[in-house]
Amino acid sequence: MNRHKKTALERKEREKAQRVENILEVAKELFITKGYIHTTMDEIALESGFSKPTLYQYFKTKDDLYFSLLIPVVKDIFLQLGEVKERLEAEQYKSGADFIHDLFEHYYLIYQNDPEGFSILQLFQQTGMLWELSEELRTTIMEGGKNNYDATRHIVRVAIKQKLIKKVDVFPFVDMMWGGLFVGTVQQELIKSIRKSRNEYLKSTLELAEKILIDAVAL
Amino acid sequence: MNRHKKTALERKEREKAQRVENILEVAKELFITKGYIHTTMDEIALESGFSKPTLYQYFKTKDDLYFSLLIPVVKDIFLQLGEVKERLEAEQYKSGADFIHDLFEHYYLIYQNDPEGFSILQLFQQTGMLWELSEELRTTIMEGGKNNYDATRHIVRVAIKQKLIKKVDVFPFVDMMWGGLFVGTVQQELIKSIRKSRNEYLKSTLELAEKILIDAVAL
Amino acid sequence: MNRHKKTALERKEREKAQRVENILEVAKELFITKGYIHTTMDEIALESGFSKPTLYQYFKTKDDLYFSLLIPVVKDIFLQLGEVKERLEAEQYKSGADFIHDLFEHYYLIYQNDPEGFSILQLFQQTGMLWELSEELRTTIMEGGKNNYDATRHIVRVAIKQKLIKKVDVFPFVDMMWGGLFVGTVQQELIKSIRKSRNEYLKSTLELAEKILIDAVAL
Amino acid sequence: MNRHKKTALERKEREKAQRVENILEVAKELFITKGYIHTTMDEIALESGFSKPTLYQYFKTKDDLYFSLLIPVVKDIFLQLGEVKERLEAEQYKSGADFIHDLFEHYYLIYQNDPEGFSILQLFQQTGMLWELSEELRTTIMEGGKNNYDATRHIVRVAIKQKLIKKVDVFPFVDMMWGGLFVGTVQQELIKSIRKSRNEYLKSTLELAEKILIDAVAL
DNA sequence: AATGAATGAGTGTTCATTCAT
DNA sequence: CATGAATGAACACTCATTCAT
Repeated sequence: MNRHKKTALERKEREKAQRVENILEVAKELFITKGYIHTTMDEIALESGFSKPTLYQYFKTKDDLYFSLLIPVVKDIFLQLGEVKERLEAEQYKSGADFIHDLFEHYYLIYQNDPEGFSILQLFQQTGMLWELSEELRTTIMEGGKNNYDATRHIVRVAIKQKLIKKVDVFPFVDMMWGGLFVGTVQQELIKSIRKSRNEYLKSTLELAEKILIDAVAL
Repeated sequence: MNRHKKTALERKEREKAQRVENILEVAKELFITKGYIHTTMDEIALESGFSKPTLYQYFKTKDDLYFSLLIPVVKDIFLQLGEVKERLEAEQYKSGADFIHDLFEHYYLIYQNDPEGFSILQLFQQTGMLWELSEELRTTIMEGGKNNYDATRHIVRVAIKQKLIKKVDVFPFVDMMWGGLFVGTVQQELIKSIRKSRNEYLKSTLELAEKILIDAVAL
Repeated sequence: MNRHKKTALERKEREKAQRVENILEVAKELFITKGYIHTTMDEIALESGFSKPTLYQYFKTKDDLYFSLLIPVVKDIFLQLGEVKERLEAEQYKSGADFIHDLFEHYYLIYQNDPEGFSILQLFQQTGMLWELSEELRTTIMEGGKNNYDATRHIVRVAIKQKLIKKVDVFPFVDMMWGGLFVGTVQQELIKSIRKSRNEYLKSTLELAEKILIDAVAL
Repeated sequence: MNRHKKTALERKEREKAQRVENILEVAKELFITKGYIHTTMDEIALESGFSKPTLYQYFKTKDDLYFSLLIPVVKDIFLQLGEVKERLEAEQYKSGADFIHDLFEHYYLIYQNDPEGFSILQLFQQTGMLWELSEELRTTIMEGGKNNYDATRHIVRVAIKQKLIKKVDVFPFVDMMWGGLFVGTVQQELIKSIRKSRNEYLKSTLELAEKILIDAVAL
């Protein structure tokens, strides 16, 4: 392959990526404001400026499009947890409070990096019951979720070993910390702030959660 | 009005309530197993033994029928919180641990009395504005939600006054405790247990949450 | 049959007639404002304060109810024309102008005695094509219409014989005078006045029609 | 744009228009023979060889499809009146009789070019507000109706100025002439001829109406 | 006689998805 | 690659009408 062709190909790739990005952005907006059921492919096509068949070129089905929105979030969760894990393994945390604080900071980053995506992820989990997913998609999402749990558990185990926090039963502890304290709190605050432009209480509620946790388990 | 007529009227009322109960039961079963989208009014009619128009006599729309499932939950929340409030006002709690434990017990009862209804309630709170409900039903649910928060805040304030728990900022505290620790945890555990018949970890995760809370704020 | 029973029966008859009158009034209002298609039996029941089965006790079908509204008008047309006929046969008209004027006065009375009924009669004739009538009903209405035409033709023939008006071909003449000049004009003015409370131009337009006719055929 | 593309676009337009034409033809046939109520969209789809969603691509609702049938009529009215106006302005009429005769001829053409459409137009004017039409269609029809009156009034005014007819009050005169003598007569004759294939008396009745008018107002 | 409750039989409309160009 | 046009398959919802009491 000569240089020209290569460049042309690259440009095409970039353009394609750009188009996909565009569609996803429009779709995200619509799914959040109108919900999965009430968002039609016609609308997405109209708003994105592409024709419906073009949409189907990039996304096999409506579900596919929807779940494509979740993937970046799932990846980011993995990334953020990876950072905590690295610091932990480098023994950079001075205290349990320090560790928990940093963990929550990274949790918060996940939300902040893509609040809408985060929201959709939760929405999916809450409304998963509303439809029948193809086995494949369900598995993908679930695996993603499982990985995050596994990673967090690993982190907690190491923290215990390093005597940063009390010895706890990691399974329920992680469920409670991630699913309850973090995700649950974010959800509630989001619900309450649907009407307001941005939630002002989220950060402080999360800080309270963090404090509670430190009081309870930090050594 | 003579005795006969009165009795006849009462019987009619009872029978009507019974019919509604029947329909709701069938609908719940279907909604849970097949999901909202894939459950049709035809099916509900068929399974419940009533004709479709009869369904529409009792429920204005499909949405209306769906969300009618959570009226008992809203009522139950009110009831359970009422009990805690009574005990608190009768100064029956010996310690903060005692109080928090009982509060969580009652929270758990709400879930246990109608796990599916509880789940649908959460869904509604996330997506409530999208559905076409009769104003009446919508108001009932909304009011219910608001009441729960108000009631819980009241309870926490009293508990603080009675020196059962530390002085905390009640708004974020209640958000975190109810929305995060309780609802959030339940949701996450439910998600993880979609495939399994019943969740075996929920209870222990909630117990951990309770313990954390006690460690952090009980006096 | 003794006197008491007779009286009781009479009262029942009266009450029944009253009820029927009530229903018809409500139905008339609804049919006019919403049209046949958009008026439901439920609405008529609700507005009249009777239950649907009671409606069906008095009127076999929705069509039946609708067409019951036309009968008084058809009868009135017959009556008014009868009066003109009598005067004519008593040779009470001094001139063609006198005759035509009186005929139009009686025409106008038909409308004025029951504007809504008149309107519905026309509406039926215009929208007859919208539905399939039972043979029976169609015949009834049509016969009524036919009688009126026959009567008017008879009148015109006599008027010609009395040299009140020019010799004209009675068939098209009556069609034009009744169907065109009178009914047609009323219709158009009604259409134009749907929004206004009452039509102010109707009378003057009809007077113009009358004048035209006098100029053209009165002797 | 090169010639090929242009031709392709033109062909597409033509084909689309053709499709719409096809659907309208089938629909008209059905609406006339079975009535509005008893004609279903399924039938129209079946008979026209298109699928139901395709129908809905061209016509927003059933009402929309129905009343689209009268667009040609509205256009034709405009055309016919335009011709009379032109001749009048070119002072081609020798006498009032000549003018009125020609006006009625053009009136009759409107009817003859599309008798069913004409009939539906009258129905619409009586019940227009009840139907769910696209704003566009509704405006087109309404405007059409208004234009006809305006145009006819203009014509009459010019005719008076040219001393072709007596000085009359144009508003009621036009109401009577168009709405009464013409439309009214046509309607009545149509009603009387529902059973017969074609109305044989219409033409002669209209000729009589024309004569009457000439006798009354021609100079 | 009157009615609360019930229903058979449609009907218009939608939407994700795919050809043909 | 992009799209205008088309559609199969459903589905929520309605309404005139009738039982059972």
